[in-house]
Amino acid sequence: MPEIDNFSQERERLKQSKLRPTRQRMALVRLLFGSGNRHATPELLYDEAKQAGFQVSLATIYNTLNQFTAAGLLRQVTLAQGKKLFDTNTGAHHHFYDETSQQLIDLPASDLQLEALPQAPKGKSVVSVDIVVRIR
Amino acid sequence: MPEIDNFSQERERLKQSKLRPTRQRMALVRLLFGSGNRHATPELLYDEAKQAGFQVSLATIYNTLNQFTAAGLLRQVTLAQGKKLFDTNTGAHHHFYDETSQQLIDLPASDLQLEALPQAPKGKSVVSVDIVVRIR
DNA sequence: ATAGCTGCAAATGCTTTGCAAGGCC
DNA sequence: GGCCTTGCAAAGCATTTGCAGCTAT
Repeated sequence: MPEIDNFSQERERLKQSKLRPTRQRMALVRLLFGSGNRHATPELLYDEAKQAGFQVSLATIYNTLNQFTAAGLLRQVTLAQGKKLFDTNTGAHHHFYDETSQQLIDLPASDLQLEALPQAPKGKSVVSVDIVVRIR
Repeated sequence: MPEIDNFSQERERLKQSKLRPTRQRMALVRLLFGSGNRHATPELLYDEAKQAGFQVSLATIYNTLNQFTAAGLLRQVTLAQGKKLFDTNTGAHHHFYDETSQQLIDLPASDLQLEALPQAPKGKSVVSVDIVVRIR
């Protein structure tokens, strides 16, 4: 039997990141982490929240996603186009980007190994390697 | 002895791309291709053109860079940030992105081999593989 | 009580576009 | 001459910010 919906999981996740469990943040946590890893744009979450009956302003979604990213809950994915995209999968992995559907698909890091990390210029160190495999 | 500066090389390159050799386009071709491969933002080219005594409006730079890209003279590099970046090197290669200086550095494709190309989802084919090695 | 959040609207910053004037073939 | 290009200013977008009012602890 299901528990009463008091957002206990969402509260817990926020508490661990030292963020106050407000109504808006709990709604976003549920949309983002409620069912496995996913990718989302602020605009998409805005529509989803509205449909799910959660009331959250777009500005708050932007601010919240940035906070979540700073807290390590999300990772920002870089795809140009001038739009922000957030990924709930913060572990090592890369992406397929389908140019036709404009969809981003996760690709386990194990499926795409580099033969060797390139040598960083002297005095510099490698922060990360981002790989996007564009498909059509 | 140097030839009279009639922009013959720039004209030639434009002619091959079926673009009319206007004053503005010749100036941009020279700035972009005058001395080896390079990366540039519209804003940077705007400043450079002004300093070099070429008069080109920013809107024209945007339009022209987009035309050059469509014509295959340039490649657009994807780095999020909401800014456009163009690369005169249209061949196979990847990039270092220095987060400190916000500079992009070319990385020959041969310096960074993938062990295997991942399998594209059925019905799809791989268009390109973009790799950005972030350094700091 | 009070430090932190939220929502709105306005502000930002980059890029594109409409259109009249000018340039190239 | 006629079509293409340019430049300006205005329009467009996505994202951020200022600030008054609300909320969690």
